[in-house]
Amino acid sequence: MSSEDRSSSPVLDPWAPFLDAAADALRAAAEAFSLRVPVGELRAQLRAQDGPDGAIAFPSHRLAQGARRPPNELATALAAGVRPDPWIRAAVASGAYVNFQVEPERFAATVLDTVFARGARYGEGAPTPERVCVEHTSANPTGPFHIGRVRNAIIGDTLARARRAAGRAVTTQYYVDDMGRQAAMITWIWSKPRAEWPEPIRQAVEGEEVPGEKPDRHRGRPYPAISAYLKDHEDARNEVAALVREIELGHPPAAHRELTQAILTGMLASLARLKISFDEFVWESDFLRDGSVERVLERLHAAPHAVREANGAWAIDATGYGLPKESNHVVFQRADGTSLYVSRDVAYHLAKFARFADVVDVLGQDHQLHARTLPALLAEIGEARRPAFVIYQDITVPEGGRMSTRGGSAVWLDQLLDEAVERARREVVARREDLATEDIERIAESVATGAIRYHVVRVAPEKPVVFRWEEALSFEGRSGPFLQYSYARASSVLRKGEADQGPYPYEAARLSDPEERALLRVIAGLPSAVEYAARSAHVQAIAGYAHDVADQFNRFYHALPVLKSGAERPSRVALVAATRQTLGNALELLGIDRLETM
RNA sequence: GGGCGCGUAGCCUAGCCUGGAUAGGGCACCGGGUUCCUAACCCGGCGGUCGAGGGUUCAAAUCCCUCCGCGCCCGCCA
Repeated sequence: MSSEDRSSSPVLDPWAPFLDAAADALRAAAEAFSLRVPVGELRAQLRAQDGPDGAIAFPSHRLAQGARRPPNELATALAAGVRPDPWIRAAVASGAYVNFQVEPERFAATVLDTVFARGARYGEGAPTPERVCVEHTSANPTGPFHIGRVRNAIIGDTLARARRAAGRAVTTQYYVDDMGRQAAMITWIWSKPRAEWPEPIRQAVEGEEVPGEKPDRHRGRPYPAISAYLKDHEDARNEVAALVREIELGHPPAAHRELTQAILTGMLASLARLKISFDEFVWESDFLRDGSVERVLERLHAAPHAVREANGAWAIDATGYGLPKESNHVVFQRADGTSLYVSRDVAYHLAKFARFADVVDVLGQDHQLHARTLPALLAEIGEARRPAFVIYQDITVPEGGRMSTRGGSAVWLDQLLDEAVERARREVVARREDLATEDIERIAESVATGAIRYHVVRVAPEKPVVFRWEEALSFEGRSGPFLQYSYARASSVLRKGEADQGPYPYEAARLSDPEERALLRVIAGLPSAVEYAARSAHVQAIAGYAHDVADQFNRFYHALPVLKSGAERPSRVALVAATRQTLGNALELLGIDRLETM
């Protein structure tokens, strides 16, 4: 493709034509020295926005090695050999680097045209037919959602959004574990009339209950007391055990599903406040009911390393699958014939593989051994496909240790949200006494949830996180509200300039200030940020990118007038509109509300 | 004991996949900025050589090895 053929309008990534042009120019310049290097290779080494004043940088070291010439000398020679190009203003050697300065007017036009043409879809990649499944959250429905699990939900939801934007056909799934002993305990107690509840459990609950409280809170209340009660009441233990067995055999009482569903509904209401929802819910017990667990067990019995134990239990000798030595004995079926979590999870994954080309599971680090055991069992039954895992570190409390419901260290998501809303409300009231009450409430809710989501995504999943209220609810600096504020500020400018709607005629030549050019470069980075986050699952990259946009917009805002400028006004208005669109799209990816005013 | 993850300024964090130009941000602290489009903002200053050591390389925060520290896991629980 020659440079002249490149058109600026239909691109998805504004940097693309400039990178292509620079790669072409490099290849041509290199050929002058009889250096034949594939354009793709050169293009891969180019780094957009890495050079001085945001130039495209090319480190010539690698090429210099092939050419057996000093890098600095080669860079100088290459820069001198770059022919004039409509996309590239100049190629300047600087040490071992060749810096390609983009043609600024063409760059401004390409960026703005792309943003305006794509609108809400700016940042998205080309659609691919590949169907992918992102399973995340999947918290046991036994009580309120606590913030130890919110990291899973936010990482998973953001990853799903990023992959969707990158063009993949994403389906999110919540795996509902209705088969555990915990779930059975809840069903056990609520199946009895209140009058028949053991005294200690009734006492623990009564007096605490609030009329009309959420179902997850309500149904989950007896849980800690049941836990304590079972320790020294064998009869009750036996009742629960009998219930567990009924559930495992595939015929749970009707109340079981209803209770689980009710608690799940309450949990989902909390998540909905964070804009987190799911395409599908997969119930663990369904795999028992439809016979797929049975089929998995049969295949495992016939597996190459299956072993039957004296008492009738079945296991896989997983030696050779790279598991820790002590974990090589993987029991997949109990002596009484019932299945275990791993074998049911094999059934679940076979179901996923049947529908999706790509399967991702977001799991807490406490599941890391499971994440290595599951592939071993899949291999044993001859299944070649594997899920990809995104494993995040748990959120701990400052006193040390994980968040636990029993120890009282758990903070429920609802509590966190309520506290955040309260703080946000105070902030809004202090700044905006002109607003109506319902507007204050709406803004406070958005600020609160935005702060929490940002606080969690901004950190790489594999980093351990200590929960501190002051940090989680920060509204300044690198925070969700800072992004929302910047968006509101851009909105306000457009509103006052009566430019809420396009079109936005501009003159590229007018956007020549360093702050304007810097802003254009940042805006141009959204498509690659999306692609990177989707591919690598480093969702924190979106958070970092959104901050970069807001940050540079604020610098521009303080440095230059928009509405009060002269001939530059339409062009600057266009730049603000493009910023607002880009920042808005990034906020959408992060699940943070866009606020027109705050 | 074994396995996995983490270790960047007083605190939090990006960068590590795909090694490359003086390691980006934020909080806190100090000093400035509001007759001007939202000060949840902006400008300046202070502060790090990327846990320690070794190796590979023209080049290492980034790759490899060893060690130290912290977290998690090692159930016929999920």
